[in-house]
Amino acid sequence: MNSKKLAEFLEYAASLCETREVRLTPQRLEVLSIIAASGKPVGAYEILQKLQQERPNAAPPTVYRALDFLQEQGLVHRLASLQAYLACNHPHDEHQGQFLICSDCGRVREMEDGAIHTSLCKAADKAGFDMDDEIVEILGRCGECKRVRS
Amino acid sequence: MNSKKLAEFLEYAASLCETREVRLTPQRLEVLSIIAASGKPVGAYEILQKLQQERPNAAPPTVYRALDFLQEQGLVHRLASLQAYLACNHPHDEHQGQFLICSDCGRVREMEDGAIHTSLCKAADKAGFDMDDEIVEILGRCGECKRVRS
DNA sequence: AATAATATTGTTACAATATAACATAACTCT
DNA sequence: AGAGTTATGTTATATTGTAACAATATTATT
Repeated sequence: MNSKKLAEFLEYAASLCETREVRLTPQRLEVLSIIAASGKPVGAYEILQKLQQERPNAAPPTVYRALDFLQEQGLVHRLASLQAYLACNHPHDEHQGQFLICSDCGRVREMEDGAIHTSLCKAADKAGFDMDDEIVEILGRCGECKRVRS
Repeated sequence: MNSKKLAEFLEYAASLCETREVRLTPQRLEVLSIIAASGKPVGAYEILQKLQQERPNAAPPTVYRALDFLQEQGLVHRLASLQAYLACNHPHDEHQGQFLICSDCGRVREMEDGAIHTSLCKAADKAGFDMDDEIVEILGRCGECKRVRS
């Protein structure tokens, strides 16, 4: 994410939290900024290292608490297959997204594909299952890597 | 899994490995048996504890190596959202399955839903993405828990 | 059968991810 | 100003997973 988009995103996040009357504190904002700036999934301890450049006394709970908050607000997703965190493209309420994870460049594209969601709902329904959360992560090779790296 | 189904499953696994000319060694079989017998996702260190009842000198690599083998053979799946392992319903080659994970009773149902797979392929394709693996885990409440626990 | 090559297991140590528990500080509301 | 709630500081530890290298067992080759 370039610095202009980053600034926009952070501002959007701030206004979103204001609307919801939840507190995007400086620490939470910093963590969000670190994740968004990287443009890729980031591990919690990688976030911690960067955060410690500003706040030398930051510790694992500092990061994990901020991550909890940001995930609740839909501003950040956790990628279960990578154990890493990613800023959200479209952080409106209630959504989880589906992810295309490139094993080559490490970048991730978030989708919100209605057909996928529908097929999941139908399958769950057929099994008499009440769906709370859905985790969809597709691993492979992105278009750019296919072009660039042979 | 009851003991009859368990025995059938283990025998099937043995014949499968024989056909493929890979070695389902006693250790690997024990690990598979522990997972299958539990009928639910099991953590690696839970497997280790049970394995140590038979083999007191088993260590983490003992378990993880067996798990690697069993996953390669499609006899066991790893559930990324739980960091746990589950015996496979239908261990033919080349499949990954989709999982309905009940947050209430902890049981998991594996599906192989063509519509889900198709929707994933289409979405990936539309994004110019070459799919290698798919991870689909649905968290919620199973039919039985809905009935039994109000 | 003896040897070489490969695959599996033993063993120790450690890395990476995440949480528990309790103290302190800050904010919010009356 | 004080009580209640939310957020942070801090230390220690739990959980999950791997690296690295030695020893053993299996398979293939001569």
